[in-house]
Amino acid sequence: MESRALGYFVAVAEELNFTRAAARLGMSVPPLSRAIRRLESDLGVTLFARSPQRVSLTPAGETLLAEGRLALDALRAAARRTQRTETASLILAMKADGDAGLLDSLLTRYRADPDALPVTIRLCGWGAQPRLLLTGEADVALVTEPFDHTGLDTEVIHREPRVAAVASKGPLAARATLTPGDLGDPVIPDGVTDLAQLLTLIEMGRVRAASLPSSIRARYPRPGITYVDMPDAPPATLAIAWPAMSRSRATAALVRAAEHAALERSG
Amino acid sequence: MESRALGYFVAVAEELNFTRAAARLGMSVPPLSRAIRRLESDLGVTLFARSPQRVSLTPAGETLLAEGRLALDALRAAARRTQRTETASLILAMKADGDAGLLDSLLTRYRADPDALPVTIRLCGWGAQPRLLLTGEADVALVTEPFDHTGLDTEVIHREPRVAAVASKGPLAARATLTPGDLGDPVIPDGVTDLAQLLTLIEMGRVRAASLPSSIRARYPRPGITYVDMPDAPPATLAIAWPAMSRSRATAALVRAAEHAALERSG
DNA sequence: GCAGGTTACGGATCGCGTAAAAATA
DNA sequence: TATTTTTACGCGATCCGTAACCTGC
Repeated sequence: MESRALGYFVAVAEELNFTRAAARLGMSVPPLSRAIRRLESDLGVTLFARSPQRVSLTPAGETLLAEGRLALDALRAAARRTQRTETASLILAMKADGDAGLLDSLLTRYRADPDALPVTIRLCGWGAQPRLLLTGEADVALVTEPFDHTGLDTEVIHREPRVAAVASKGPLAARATLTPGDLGDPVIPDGVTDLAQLLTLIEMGRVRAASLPSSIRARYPRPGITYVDMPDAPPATLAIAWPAMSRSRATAALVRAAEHAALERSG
Repeated sequence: MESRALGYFVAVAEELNFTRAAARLGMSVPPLSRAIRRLESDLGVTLFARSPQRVSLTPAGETLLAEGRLALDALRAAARRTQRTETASLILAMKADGDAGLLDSLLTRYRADPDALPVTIRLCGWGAQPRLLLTGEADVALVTEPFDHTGLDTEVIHREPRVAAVASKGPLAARATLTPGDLGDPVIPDGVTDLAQLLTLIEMGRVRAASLPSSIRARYPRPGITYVDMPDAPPATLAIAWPAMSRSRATAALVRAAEHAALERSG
């Protein structure tokens, strides 16, 4: 199976439409159609149920979509890490302010390790870290639960209670405590990748509430936002994550540093 | 990066010789040489330090070898699992007699699970299980430590003391107990994939000793072999393993069954 | 008729093999 | 001189795009 054909397949499987997929791939429909047919014939399996009105995945197509994405990620990761070998640096992905104040002590400890490399911080949006790790764009990441663990190894380095951020003018602001059930469905609109943005939406009443680590309360004080304790909510856990398959010495050293920084903080 | 070029690269990196690699790939040397040069130019990185007398990997080549193997495995796994979707069965890889007697109760429990699929047992050689899982030729495996954990999730389901298998005529047979140090380097000749074969070699004196789970003592009684307790050796641990990335419901059910079977045995 | 996938065909690119060349010991 | 990698060159296969075709609403 050629990786090019697999890339085509994933595009079609995501769009469920040959025309849009071809546009996304920057090619015309016929070669795409033939490439998919050839892939099906090579594998000896039907991947799509086609009708002029509707393209859908067969069960075999479902598995190829899931497994194929992983394979393509691995391929991209191999290329990226190879290109970055020369520079010999470590990329740490995290959401802005997503370090629970541990970053400084973590980096200080890390630099003392003989295996340490220069560290580049890559700030990214909500939940973008797992993909950065899997595609080789980052080597380590700080992530908060919940996130997609597939293909990652993780180590919890910090836990803290949760608070609910609600609009000060809203009905929830008067409560002494809140439970996860009080918040309703935690729907975060697409395109929101920043905490300040989310808090603004809450002020505006566009989002009802958000459950956040309590350290946010001190870091983002706002008149329009009230933080309410959530004693019943599971604690917010911060973890350090890295690709399960490739733990370099430099990565291992950073994980060690994180563990020690966590111990110092908690103990 | 095309998967074909990556396959060529891995072949050359393993042979460290373009001529042999080309032979292994069933092609001639020039297109191979050009494919590698093109790969280097695409990545913008030198992968091999070449001289007519000696080809060696650069640091970038080292990372591409490690990461590239994983990517190619993922690709093969995607193809295999896709082809096997139609049959909807689960392949369990294990070494013959490598189940510590747990297999029956495991399968019985599994069949009771609503997520269960028909199970095919695939017997394989020493330590072949991890690769079968990573290339999609198997879905779950029973493995004994030590084995290569990369890319796998595992759960220990059984521990038992170790015994040393030594030649009855040899000097070690008279000892009441043995330590790991007494056994010397545990060198197993290539091509030995079977326990009976190994025991024969020990009888013949070709192999000095082997440290094995104690349940082997009852299963392979032989006049020429004496089993000696090893109270100081770490216990032999049997684990169930599956690909870290893709845990299907059927796989999860088998892992659950294994855990329950282990509890029943130990409790 | 129309939207969308598939075939048909011509041109360009890519990959491969044979043959010759360059490089190192 | 011998071994190994690299260039040179010609052929075939593959991939792509335009145009025509087929199918279900």
